[in-house]
Amino acid sequence: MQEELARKLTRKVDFRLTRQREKILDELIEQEGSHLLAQDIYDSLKEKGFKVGLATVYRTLDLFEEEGIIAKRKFNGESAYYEVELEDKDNHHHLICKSCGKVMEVRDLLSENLQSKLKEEEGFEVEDLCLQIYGYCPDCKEKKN
Amino acid sequence: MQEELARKLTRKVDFRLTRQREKILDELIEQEGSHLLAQDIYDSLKEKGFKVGLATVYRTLDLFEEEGIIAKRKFNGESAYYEVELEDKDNHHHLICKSCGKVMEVRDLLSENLQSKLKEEEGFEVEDLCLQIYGYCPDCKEKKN
DNA sequence: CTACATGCAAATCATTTGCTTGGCA
DNA sequence: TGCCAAGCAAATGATTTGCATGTAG
Repeated sequence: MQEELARKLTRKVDFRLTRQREKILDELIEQEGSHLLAQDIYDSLKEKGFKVGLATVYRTLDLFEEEGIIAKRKFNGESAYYEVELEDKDNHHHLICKSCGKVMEVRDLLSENLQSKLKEEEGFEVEDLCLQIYGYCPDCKEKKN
Repeated sequence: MQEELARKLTRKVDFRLTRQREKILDELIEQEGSHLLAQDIYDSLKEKGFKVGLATVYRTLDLFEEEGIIAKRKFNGESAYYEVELEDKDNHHHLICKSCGKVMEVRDLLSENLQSKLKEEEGFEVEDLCLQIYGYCPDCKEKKN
């Protein structure tokens, strides 16, 4: 389990580092770069022989999100995907394939001064942003033709 | 009810223009600029003395979305918001206040060649995109200080 | 010890679906 | 008159919550 994240995790007062929280974090780090459902983490841990309650997974992920350790994203459907959010938070975006559901990542689509521009022009203070682009990935585009 | 939209609506073969569809469309047009829940439309129509099934509202909104007449957006929570999508589809974005939930609209935050850039560099064919920016609106920012 | 965390099962809540009946074209 | 659409109620499925018990600090 990564040191820095562990520190972040224990930073908060009355925040206890339990076995399940540790395991869930490990899982998130191990699968860095993927977009995981709460259910995926639950399944993955069960497979490794570590049984957690699904409710605990949800509670823990919410906690991590509040702490800014991970990001919660909703793409097409109902369910939420979680991913570790190491840095470069605001300039990392998602290309979502409408055919196969694959999620690709891209960076630096937004101008760097977006934040200050919105502050000046709209008086809006940006905290977080989320650019999702729907369309067809190379594989599926091919199949369409 | 607007002519152009009516034409779009009836364009599709075997697409029937029923009283409820008409009413729902009227409602969407009347409240252009707002972001409506299915429930809002249901309530609003009921208030006007026109009773529809909520399921019908959902079915109709989905249909309108498929036809490209309206856009379906999910902001923070669970529920989906719908809005008429007259033009300028891809360069119209949302500033969502994390405190009061208000949604402001802004335009032209993205470079015009985004689409061709993604096609060239990633092989990804863009169909639709959605930029959501979370933070604090002028009113709430003030209150914070 | 004591407050916070977990597990389980039951509750929620938006949205969807099955099925019967209604009404456009 | 044939077929799609509407209405209602029941089903779904992700997420949340209540409560009794476990456990980190």
